[in-house]
This record gives sequence, C-alpha cells and structure tokens, in this order.
Amino acid sequence: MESSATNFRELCQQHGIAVTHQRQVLFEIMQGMHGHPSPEEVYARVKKKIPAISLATVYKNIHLFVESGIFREVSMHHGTLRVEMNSRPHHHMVCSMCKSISDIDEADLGLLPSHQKLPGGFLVERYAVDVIGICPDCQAKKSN
Amino acid sequence: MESSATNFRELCQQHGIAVTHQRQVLFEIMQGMHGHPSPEEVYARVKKKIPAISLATVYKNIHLFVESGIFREVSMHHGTLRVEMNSRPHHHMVCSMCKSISDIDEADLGLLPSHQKLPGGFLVERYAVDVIGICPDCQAKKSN
DNA sequence: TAGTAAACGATAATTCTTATCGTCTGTCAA
DNA sequence: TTGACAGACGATAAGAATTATCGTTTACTA
Ligand SMILES: [Mn+2]
Ligand SMILES: [Mn+2]
Ligand SMILES: [Zn+2]
Ligand SMILES: [Zn+2]
Repeated sequence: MESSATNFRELCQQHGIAVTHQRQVLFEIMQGMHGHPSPEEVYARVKKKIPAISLATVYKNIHLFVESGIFREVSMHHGTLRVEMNSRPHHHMVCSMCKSISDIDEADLGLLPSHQKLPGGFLVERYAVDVIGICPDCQAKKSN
Repeated sequence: MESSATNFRELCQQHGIAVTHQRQVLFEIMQGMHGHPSPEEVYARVKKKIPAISLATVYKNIHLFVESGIFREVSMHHGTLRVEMNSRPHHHMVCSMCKSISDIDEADLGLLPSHQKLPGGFLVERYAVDVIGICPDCQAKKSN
C-alpha cells in the first residue's frame, strides 16, 4: 500500500512541513499505537525501524503533530503540580491558546448524569470536566 | 484567633500526622490562597513567614495534604506528555488509586449540554471529561 | 523529662523536556 | 538536473520540576 505514504505527503503539504524519512516512520508507527503513549514509548518503537533516531526528534515531531492537529495530547495541563483552592463543586475552563485555567461552578455548566457504575465496572467518585475553548482575552486578540 | 489553630491540630490528629510549626503555617497560608497555585508559589509565600523553610518541606507537605484529602490537586494526570491515539469522541476514566487512564465512549457517558458560550464569554470548543473513581482491578484489591 | 519516630533543611540525584549547534537533507526555482 | 538555503537531524548540554538522601532537630508518648 502506498496510500498512507501518499496521504502523509499530502498531510505535510497541507501543514507546510517537509516530508522526511524520520517524520514518516514516526507518523506511521504512532498511527498503529493505541492508548496514551509517552514520548519514550514512541521513541522505543521508532528506534526499531530507525536505530539512529534521536529522542529530541521524537519530541520535536510529536509537538509538531500536536500543533498541526494531526494528533492530540491527552491532557491540556500535564505540566506542574497545581493545588486546587476552590472547595466548591466546580469544573475548569481551559484556554487552548494561552492555556489559562479558570473555574466554572458546577451549576453554571448543566450537570452530568451521575451514574454510579459505568460500563466496564468503573465505580464513579466524581466528574472533572475540562471545558476547552478560547478565553475572552484570546478571543479579543484573535479578532485583530 | 486560635480557632483555626485548634482546627488544624484536630485535623492532624484525625490523619495521624504531627503538628509542626512549618506544617501549620503552610496550611494557613494555603487556605488563604486562591486559584491553582504551584508549589513554588506556595513556597514563596511561606518563606515570608518562615525564611528558613525548605522547598522540599513544601513539596512533602503538599503531598501529605493531598493524600489526606485536605487539599486536592487540579489534575489527576499532570505528569508526562501523553498522546491520544483514540480518534473517536470519548472521555477518560481515571482511577484514583492506581492512576490508570482508560477510554469511555462519549455515547456511553450520557452527553453534556453543548453550550456555545459560557457565562464569562468563554467560547467552547469541546469538553474533556475525567471520570474519577475506582477501576475494577482496584475494587477487587480493596475488598480483601 | 527521656526515648523514639517523624519531620526538618540542605542538597544531590532523577526525570522529563527543551535548547544549542554543527551537519545533513528536502524543497524549489533556475 | 542542479545548486542554494531553510529547515530537519543527531548528539548532547542545559533547564525545570520533583524526589531521594542524610545528618540534625523536634514533637509525641509514656
Ligand atoms: Mn479550580
Ligand atoms: Mn483516550
Ligand atoms: Zn486564552
Ligand atoms: Zn485502579
């Protein structure tokens, strides 16, 4: 099949990035993975195909793919430890541009059905909702 | 006022931890903070009261407070970068014991009202729901 | 008030991620 | 096709966040 190769080439053209061997192998291997792999896990797999590849290249390309919208990262806020100081039931609005996090009261969001058990047998304690979007500040900046 | 001091003493007794000066000042300062402070931000404030305090002590006590349920961390998965490999609309079940993350289809979760704009003017792009609870494996381990 | 477990401060170590830099390669126009 | 050049690569140093180590001090209990 060369359909995926052709697709990747087109994908790169759409996003204005060069089609390199490393980038293509990385993309194909990532497409074949499941779950929520870390850069190290991706690196381990790619090294089997390209033993000389650098971990830095893996990081750089994962970021590139995420910025291009080809892949998505699991959490918008995987950075540093943050402590929650709002003891009221609330959720979070996360700006996809500036990454700012602000609170929104549970009541202001139209509530979730609070199942006790989900399919699979997972026992629910609570819901934590990230509303991802554009904060007012970034909306203003964008419309310039 | 010594009411808060008394309360903190009781709180410590409930959780079986010693009442130290550092721990008490840390607690009181954290209670007075808003938003989602980082350990460094907490450290900066506590140092004004206890200049000799160590950053390690701040970290150790924040973790202690979180384990005891006195405070909560903003994100269950703030650790390392993870890439999402499931392109279907879905959310996540996060186990509060083993921290494992598994997917749950949007349809299997009773959907959210998809407002376009929230109070405050935040423009919604999508929702990311963490269902926090106990995974089947940990339920089995717990009931021993 | 003494004995002991826990907590503290200083700081080394670890982990994850990004920056730097010299070399190499893909793109594009001639 | 063939250069010129921007961009990508690999190696590795640097940086940021967090945790571990360890000798000293402190809080709890009897
Ligand atoms: Mn919050
Ligand atoms: Mn997922
Ligand atoms: Zn913003
Ligand atoms: Zn679990």
